[in-house]
Amino acid sequence: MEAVTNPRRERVDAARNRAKILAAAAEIVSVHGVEGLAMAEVAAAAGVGVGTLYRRFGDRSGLAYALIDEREREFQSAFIQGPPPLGPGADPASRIRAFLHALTDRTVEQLDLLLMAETASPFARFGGAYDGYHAHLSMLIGQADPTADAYVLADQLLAPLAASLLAHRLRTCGVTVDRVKSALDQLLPLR
Amino acid sequence: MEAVTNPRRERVDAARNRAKILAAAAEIVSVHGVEGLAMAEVAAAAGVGVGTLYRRFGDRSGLAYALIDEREREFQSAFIQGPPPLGPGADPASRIRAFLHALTDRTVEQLDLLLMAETASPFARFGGAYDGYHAHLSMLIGQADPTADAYVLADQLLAPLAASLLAHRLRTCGVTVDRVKSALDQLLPLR
DNA sequence: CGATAAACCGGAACGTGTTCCGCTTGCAAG
DNA sequence: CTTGCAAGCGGAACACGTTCCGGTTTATCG
Repeated sequence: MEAVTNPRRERVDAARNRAKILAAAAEIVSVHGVEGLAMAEVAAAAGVGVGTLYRRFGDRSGLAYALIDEREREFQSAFIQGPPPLGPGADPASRIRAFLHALTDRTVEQLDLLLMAETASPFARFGGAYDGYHAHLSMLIGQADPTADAYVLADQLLAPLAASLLAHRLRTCGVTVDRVKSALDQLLPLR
Repeated sequence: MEAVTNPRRERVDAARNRAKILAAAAEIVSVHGVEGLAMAEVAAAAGVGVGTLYRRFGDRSGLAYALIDEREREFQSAFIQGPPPLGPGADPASRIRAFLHALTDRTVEQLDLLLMAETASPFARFGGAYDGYHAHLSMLIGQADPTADAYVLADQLLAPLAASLLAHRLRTCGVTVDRVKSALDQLLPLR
């Protein structure tokens, strides 16, 4: 029998380059911050051409998302299959609250990268992690209140957690994370 | 007596150029859409150098805001001093609802320009029109419910009306404006 | 009216994200 | 091992926003 691995696997040189690029990008971010993350710089540091970056990651925000991805997976599995109140087991209202609080923390944690990714292409987040958040939250809303328009309501609860808004309030207006969270609670009449 | 006009008036050539630039920009947008609004194009069409655009409008998003500005003034005066329920006279809860609905319409109306301005510099809206919206809304919230954290709550009610989110839902997901508005109402337990 | 300073002007130059294309390499089939 | 070719590669070329600066125009004051 023929050894059927995945139909189309990434070539080994391609995989090696992806790793080199991600390592170089992470290094640059940790030293020079997100502003220092220029495509030509990353390419040079990784020892590849810029074309290679674009084939692998699409564009600048794609590279940022790849950098974010690892922690993203952890977060997703926490609210899908982790322990309550974030994961299954608690009542819907508690899970909604726990989810929004956790997402706030998670966004603040990688604020700079998210901000850059969001700015570079405002729709990138939709279709990426955003859709997962949205699906999860609208499911919970539907459980908590079957009469609500869960689909749009989920959008509107997620919107205040956009990186650009959080960055502005936290950094320019001196609002604390706890205050953001408790205001979020006031927005939640769902029971 | 000396004719004291404003201490520092715009020079006549500068005013003429501003008008030419705005006319050219409006023309370009109406023909080629917002994507066609390139700084060099506008400069050429207006018969000025690019440097002149930057002195007048700061950057690309500044030009977009100037294009938006006229309608913006109308809207601001409508909710500050116009007839109720948008203007003064109605109860706070009604004014909040009317304001959010009107802002939705107003955003949808110039969605492309707002989207561009927002994308070019995510903080531009803060400090521009956004602060006016925020001040107005947090005042109304304070009247409706003195125990609420009006400041942050106002942010969170404004966030779902970001141009990027509206554009995504309206254009990619087939959600209607009316549905957005009625979901907004579900978010308003304030009375 | 003439002089002076501040404001303004144009467009070349620059930085950075993105695309393009001819060459090379890994991989599998014969 | 040879061969065919899809996938990958590098970096020059390109697009476009932004900055810079030497020359010009406008407004004001004597």
